Amino acid sequence: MSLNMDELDEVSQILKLLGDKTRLTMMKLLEKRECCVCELVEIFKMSQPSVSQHLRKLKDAGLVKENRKGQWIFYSVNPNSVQHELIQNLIAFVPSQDHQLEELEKKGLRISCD
Amino acid sequence: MSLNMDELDEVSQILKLLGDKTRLTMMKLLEKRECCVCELVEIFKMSQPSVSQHLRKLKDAGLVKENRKGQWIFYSVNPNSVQHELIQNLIAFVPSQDHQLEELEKKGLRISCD
DNA sequence: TCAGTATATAACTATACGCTTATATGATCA
DNA sequence: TGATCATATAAGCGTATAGTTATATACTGA
Repeated sequence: MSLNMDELDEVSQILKLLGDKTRLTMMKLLEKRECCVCELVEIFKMSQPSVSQHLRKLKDAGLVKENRKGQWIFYSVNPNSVQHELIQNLIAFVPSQDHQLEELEKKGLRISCD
Repeated sequence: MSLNMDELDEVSQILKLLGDKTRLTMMKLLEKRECCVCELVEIFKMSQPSVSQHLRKLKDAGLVKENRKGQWIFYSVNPNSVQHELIQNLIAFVPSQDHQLEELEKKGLRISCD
């Protein structure tokens, strides 16, 4: 998120970013647990570059953070973003996406580094 | 707002609509008090068709309602919209636009039908 | 160091969006 | 009824956006 933004710009930029169904769902997922790109590709049935580009927008705005573990990069909601309270508020209105994560597990496609 | 929309569609559509700075500001204003198109034209320094088109989008989604008074049509936030709680939540994060209304008064451009 | 896997970036395309100008519709009032 | 004011709609334009395929970068492990 740019430094010289007033609050109105901040809020509208966040809403614009999350006005996309894919990114909104991503945030709901990444609030629950961190995911790597390949997991999100599987969940969204979407090309890997497309997923990467969405993540980059979210990251550029400070909404998610990345955490490399070996060859994977795990993304999760950044709890230190500006307007984090707004974001949490929004996400609370998004239907749970837990079934997506459960299906990943079922297919044995969940990446774990523990 | 279309009838066969799931909750995720509803939420993302609202965020997309309010991801525009003009419409977001409009909602903040129209929550405070109803305004007619010509007042909004003055406030936003924008062409009348542009303002009308923004209002139509908000109205098509059920976010605002209209109220004709003589030759004017006054718009205000619709308290019976789907996801109204979400909308109120969002608007609470938008900086106050009261100064806009005060300036209208000062310029003698406020339309009153009482 | 090389092959394989994960992710990012570049380039392109089709569509959506916001704005403008021009015009149509609708209400008021003499 | 005709002039005027308020609002809506139509058409067109420039730009932004989300997706694709192709390619580059980066890490892992033999």
